[in-house]
Amino acid sequence: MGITERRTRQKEELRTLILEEAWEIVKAEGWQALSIRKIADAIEYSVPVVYSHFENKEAILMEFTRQGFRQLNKKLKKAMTSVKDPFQQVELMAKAYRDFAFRQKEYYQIMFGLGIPACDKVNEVEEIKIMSDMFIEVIENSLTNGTNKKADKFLKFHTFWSILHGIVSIQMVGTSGHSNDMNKQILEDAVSGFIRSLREK
Amino acid sequence: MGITERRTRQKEELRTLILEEAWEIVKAEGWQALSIRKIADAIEYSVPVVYSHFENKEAILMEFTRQGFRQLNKKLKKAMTSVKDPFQQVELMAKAYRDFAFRQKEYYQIMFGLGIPACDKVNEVEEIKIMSDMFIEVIENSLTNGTNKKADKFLKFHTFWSILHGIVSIQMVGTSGHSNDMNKQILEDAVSGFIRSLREK
DNA sequence: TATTTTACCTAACACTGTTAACTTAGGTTA
DNA sequence: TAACCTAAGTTAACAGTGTTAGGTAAAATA
Repeated sequence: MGITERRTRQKEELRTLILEEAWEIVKAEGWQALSIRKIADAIEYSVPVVYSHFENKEAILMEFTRQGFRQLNKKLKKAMTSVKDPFQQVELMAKAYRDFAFRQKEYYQIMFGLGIPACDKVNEVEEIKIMSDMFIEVIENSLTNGTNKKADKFLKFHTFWSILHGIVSIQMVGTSGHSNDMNKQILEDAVSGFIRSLREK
Repeated sequence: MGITERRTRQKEELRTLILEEAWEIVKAEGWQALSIRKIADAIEYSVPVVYSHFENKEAILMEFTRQGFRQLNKKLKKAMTSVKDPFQQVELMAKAYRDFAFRQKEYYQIMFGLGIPACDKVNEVEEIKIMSDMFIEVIENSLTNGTNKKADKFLKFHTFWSILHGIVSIQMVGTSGHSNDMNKQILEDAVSGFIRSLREK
């Protein structure tokens, strides 16, 4: 009875074809350009065929999210096993993480639902400059009050902002993750570390 | 000639009405539910009237982004002027930032294009657990190798992940912002601060 | 009063995700 | 072989989206 086996094999092949062609579209035109009709066109089948392999569009995106994390995990593992010192492991894994995010932008975007539209908002909204100026001012004052006088205030500002935004957005995406108390502790932990880096070198 | 003045005043009133009603929709149903037709319905005008006040939907979203930053800036300024010590200013501004993000979730989401769909992805994708486990392992090893033995490894992991994600996503949203070199420095700065917090208390 | 401007609406275009209903080809059974 | 059934694949629709062309009617100007 090789017939049913052939059929399930062909079904699987079509499933991977859908994902491959979808990925081609995303690479060429970005996530917002991905539509079921375009996928159907690319695989040379009608639209409902796509739905016979994936419940809905969300399921396709979810599949890419998973693929993304699998690839990221591979890179992290490689970084981790390349050295023995745990501090160095942390450092190399951080670099691997960043590396993955920028080499596989499309993956990282879908993994974290990152701003698909208007990607250069930060450069267009002048109100952001006001915020930056405020932060830079207090950071500058902190540096002159501490012993780390020659640190770059712009660098420190961006570090600070990144930390803040990271904490907020990770907590926002995974709402039910932890208690509100834990979330506040994470902020305090990160901020106290940052403030120390302002105070002393 | 009060006629043209009345007309421009009415135009402005309609503009703010559009924004108000749009905001009502967002608060009630979220960003993905906001459509021009719904806005037109709410203001009791036809669709093209909306377009006579805003070039396109993107322009409406941009207006909310600006509003968001203006409100955030107000809170930051308040935190900043409430104390004199610059280190304490940094700390209070961080808290004000987080506070704004969670009290005004809708604003923060549009300001940073934050994952509008599938908000609890983090909880559904099991691959994320694998990543967490790796990070937690090296963090645990780091803590036992250092002098900060009673630190919470879960807390430290979330702090670390938040820092990483913040750096990546801030840099991704504002692509043309800085040189690649500066971006790498930001990562190194933040990570070295974090590693120190693992090594010593 | 005639003309122009402005305000506004209807209706369309080109898309999107999703699904009901139909056809047709393949394999199974009598 | 003929009749049947199942599953693959189709067309065409529904309901929604952003956006805009073209027409109408009222109001302001000449």
